[in-house]
Amino acid sequence: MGRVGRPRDPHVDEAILSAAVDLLIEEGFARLSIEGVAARAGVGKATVYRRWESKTALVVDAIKERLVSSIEIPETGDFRADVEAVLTQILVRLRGMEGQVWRAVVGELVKNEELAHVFSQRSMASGRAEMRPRLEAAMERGDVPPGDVELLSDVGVAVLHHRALISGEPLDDDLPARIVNQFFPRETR
Amino acid sequence: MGRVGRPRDPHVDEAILSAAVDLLIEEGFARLSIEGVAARAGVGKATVYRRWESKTALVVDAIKERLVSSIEIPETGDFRADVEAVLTQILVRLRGMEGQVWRAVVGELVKNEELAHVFSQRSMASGRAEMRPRLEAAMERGDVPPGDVELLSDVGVAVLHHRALISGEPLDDDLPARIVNQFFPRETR
Amino acid sequence: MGRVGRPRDPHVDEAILSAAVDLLIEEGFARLSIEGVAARAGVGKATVYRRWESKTALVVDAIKERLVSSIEIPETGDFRADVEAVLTQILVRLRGMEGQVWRAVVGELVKNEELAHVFSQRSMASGRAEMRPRLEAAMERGDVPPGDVELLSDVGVAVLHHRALISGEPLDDDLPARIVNQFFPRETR
Amino acid sequence: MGRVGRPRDPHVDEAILSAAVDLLIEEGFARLSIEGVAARAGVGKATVYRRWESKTALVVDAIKERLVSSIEIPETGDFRADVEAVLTQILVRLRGMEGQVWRAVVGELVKNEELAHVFSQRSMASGRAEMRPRLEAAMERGDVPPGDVELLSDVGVAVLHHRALISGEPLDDDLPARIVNQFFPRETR
DNA sequence: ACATAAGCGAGACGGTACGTCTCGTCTTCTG
DNA sequence: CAGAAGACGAGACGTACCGTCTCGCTTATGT
Repeated sequence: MGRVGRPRDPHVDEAILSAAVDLLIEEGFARLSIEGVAARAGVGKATVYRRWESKTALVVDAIKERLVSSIEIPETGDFRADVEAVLTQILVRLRGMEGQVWRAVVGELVKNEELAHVFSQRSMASGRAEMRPRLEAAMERGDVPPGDVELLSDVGVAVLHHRALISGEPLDDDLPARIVNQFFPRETR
Repeated sequence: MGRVGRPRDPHVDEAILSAAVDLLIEEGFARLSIEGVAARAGVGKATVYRRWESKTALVVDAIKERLVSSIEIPETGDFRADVEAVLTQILVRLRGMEGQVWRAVVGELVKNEELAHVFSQRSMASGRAEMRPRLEAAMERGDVPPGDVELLSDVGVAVLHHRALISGEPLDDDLPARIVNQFFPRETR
Repeated sequence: MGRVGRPRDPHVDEAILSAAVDLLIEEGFARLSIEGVAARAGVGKATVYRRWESKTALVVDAIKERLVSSIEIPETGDFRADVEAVLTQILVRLRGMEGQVWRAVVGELVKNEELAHVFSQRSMASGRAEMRPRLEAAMERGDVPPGDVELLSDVGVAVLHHRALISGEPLDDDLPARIVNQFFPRETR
Repeated sequence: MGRVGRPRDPHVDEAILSAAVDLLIEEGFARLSIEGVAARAGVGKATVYRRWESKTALVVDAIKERLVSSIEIPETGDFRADVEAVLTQILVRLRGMEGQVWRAVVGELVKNEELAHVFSQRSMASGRAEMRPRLEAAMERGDVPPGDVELLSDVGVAVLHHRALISGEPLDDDLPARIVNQFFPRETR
């Protein structure tokens, strides 16, 4: 068979994603419209719909490309330090300029089951999946006490998100360290 | 001076809130419309807008009135059992039909700082405030090991919310028990 | 038997009519609302509805009281002069400040059969009824040539209204005189 | 350059105008709503507003397209017969089902000077312009007595409109003949 | 004199329609 | 044939008024 006709212009994907991120930051998720994204990107609406089937799908991709994937998971061999580093990166994002967007998106995650599902599969899960085996290894090495791996692999992120999004308690700089100390104590016995 | 004009009919508030909760459960937040709520309540749209300035405000009130305030905090003297009971109630709500609605509200909380504050003070915080002194007492008694009270008083709710709203992992029946066992272990040394 | 209860306050009628005329001039018929009239008059809506059953009825009364009844029909003995005087008064109103209102009302007359009927009965007809016998007398005296009395008793007003409201041709000062000369010529044979 | 984007569908204009005329006849001007027109035409409201900026503008166009332009001006050589024929056509329209609609438009004309101008130029004036030179010719030929051409070229229409729209007097079948006889008498001297 | 009953300002009520906005699809022309 | 432009059916948004209905007064009258 083979492709026929004009190939899709990759600059267009770029322009759409950038417009989406910009509007997400400026207007928030609720007030972002496909119409607005298309206009901002200098693109027809149909061109957007040709690539993403819904506002949700577009936003998920925009976030994934520009914000989530920017978190780096270090591997220093020191499990506790690695966890603290990851939590610090998340904390910075929840607190900083990108945090506004993050809030908007997570806020939407929460309302929108479909978005939550997709997002969780594509972005969150990857981080969790990477940390879990290291946690198990750390427990075996005796770096941290044994425990419920499933609970512990999420607890840090859970506490940060809960503070940022629900309880409204402050996100202090020392929070990652406190979390690590409380939930992954050095095995000193 | 005193009030003038016809007073607002409290039955109308009731009818609107009930219609909102019903539609929230049946249709979800996104597909709920003020138009639909008004029709369901047998009420004019203006009557809704006279009381709530937006869909968001209405839904938050509906939740607060009908769902959140129904959580009971037991006081059996057994701290670990009390925590598990509270977490179980929250879990049931997050999982049940009401959970859909809960998602909607928490999603809004995230965007609206003022709302988050009010909400957190009136419903979430009350639970936290009540549990914290008991946690401290339990630590002193040696029922649970000492630790970071601020982190520990939120960790259960944080984990439940994170699973329900963000990570999408299942809310199993044994989750409250696992949380208590992991984070508030019986002091067996 | 007799009336019981508080009697209606005549100042209220005044206030409502004045408010109605003012708003008619400022906003026109279409944009005049009972709500606005009541507010302007410092009166409850029910008080307006107690006196007039519709916007139409109120406006008809307002016009009748304040605008139409101000046309004077002179009786000098000179039929042609009398006609010219009446036409001049109408022309001035159609052209002047009150003309705006007049346009609005006649515009409404035209759309609103009920209003047209009432209005025609109450205000227009009276002028016509008064002029017709004089026209007949003038014909008998030979002041004007004989002709179709029914047509002739309306033709002047008809031409003025047609120019003002439909054809848009100018309402010149000499129009009443031209009308009289053309349709009621001095019997010079 | 040329037009871009999807062109407007002329069938849609047709459907909207037809729906407007139908509803105008069935419900009258006051009870006609854009919402109703759109529904009847099987069209979104925005599609109506894309073409006409108000109910008024739509109705005027509907009338112009469907009713006004349908008047034929005959040319038999007999001036008096031609005038009577035109007046009869107008009378039929003012009296028939279309007359309701006619009232609606003329009512709007009256308020909207710009509209009145356009309307008068495009539809009314064309008739007047065509009849005036014939009137002058007829006067020269001695078919009708000399007189004020400007007044006489409008007087028939003026009388019909006045009866139909303002005074409410009946529009009898013999009215055109009576008008011709009174205002354009056969020159028998 | 004082209950009775209507008038009154205020404004809530169930509705209808407004004119605007965005959705996701569709059609046309241009490159 | 992709892409931009934008028309399209659909339907919710929040506003403005409609005409009716309470409220808590205020004002006469008629017993």
